[in-house]
Amino acid sequence: MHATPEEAARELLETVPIVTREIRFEMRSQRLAGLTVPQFRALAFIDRNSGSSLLEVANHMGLTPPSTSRLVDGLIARGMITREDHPADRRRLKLTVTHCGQEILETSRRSTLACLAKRLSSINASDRETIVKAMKVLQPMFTSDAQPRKLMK
Amino acid sequence: MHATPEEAARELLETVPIVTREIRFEMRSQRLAGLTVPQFRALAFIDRNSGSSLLEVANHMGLTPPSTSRLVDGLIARGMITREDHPADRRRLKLTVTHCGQEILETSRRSTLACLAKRLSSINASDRETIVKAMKVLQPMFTSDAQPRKLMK
DNA sequence: TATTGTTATACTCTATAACTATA
DNA sequence: TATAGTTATAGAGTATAACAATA
Repeated sequence: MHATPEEAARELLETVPIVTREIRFEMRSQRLAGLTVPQFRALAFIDRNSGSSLLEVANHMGLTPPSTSRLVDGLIARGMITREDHPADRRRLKLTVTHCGQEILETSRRSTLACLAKRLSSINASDRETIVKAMKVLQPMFTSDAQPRKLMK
Repeated sequence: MHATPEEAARELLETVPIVTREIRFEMRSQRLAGLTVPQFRALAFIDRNSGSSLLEVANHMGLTPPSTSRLVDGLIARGMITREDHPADRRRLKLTVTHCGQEILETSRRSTLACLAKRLSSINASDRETIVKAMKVLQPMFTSDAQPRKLMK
């Protein structure tokens, strides 16, 4: 069995957006928690990297600084993170997940995982293994610690 | 080798959003063509199902009718599809991809596939085969011909 | 009355351009 | 001057609620 790059590309392009929709919908549909995918990703990153600056978040997410600033505004407005000045360099921010933010993150993660796991329980373990393997191949291929990727018009 | 549903879910949740970002960025960065992922999907659907109604598009995409109406507005504004009344039932629309729309669709598809294929050419054929298999397992799992999925607040 | 679609409204995501504040 | 971040502005994605037109 072999697959050409073109064949694999076609399959990715057809399937990935569909799975994304499901993840997005499940995240948003949790009353109270209700995070969007970017909010979830930013919150998870700041949780793992407490005290991050705005640009660190932006680089991780592959977003521009203004987009990230907005995203962060939303998380602060909802009480999930705090924004302080960095003591050593007052230009930088020190972003921290609040207790409330951690709870929302955990709730959101658990219920999104549960939703996916439920779907995944309907197939056999070797197909699941195939999925796991595929994700492990894909992950590093698309994680170039995301350039801000300017669209330059 | 076996994988639990939870394990597979974690991998999906970690990797799928990253791949999505890449697809989205590549589509948008094509000057002129520059379709978003939903625009691309809608255009591709209408191309395959010429004369579709708005609700048929909405169901396929898993969107509400108003969201779909907006999406369609954008495609019409850019001359990629036409909107006519259905002769037999004047409530329904008859959506059709224009010649220009077909060209844009093809251009967009080709260059997005090329971008993905380029990345995928850096790994070996058996890893690509794993990806293809995984996508083929995932696709039907997440294609329930998408309910409009109301968020009901 | 049920079905098809649109308009009004509101958020979020995302970008570029122009700005402020600190180093 | 270079770096970190924000504000202004804009277009797309998406939803709910309320509506109009047709069957």
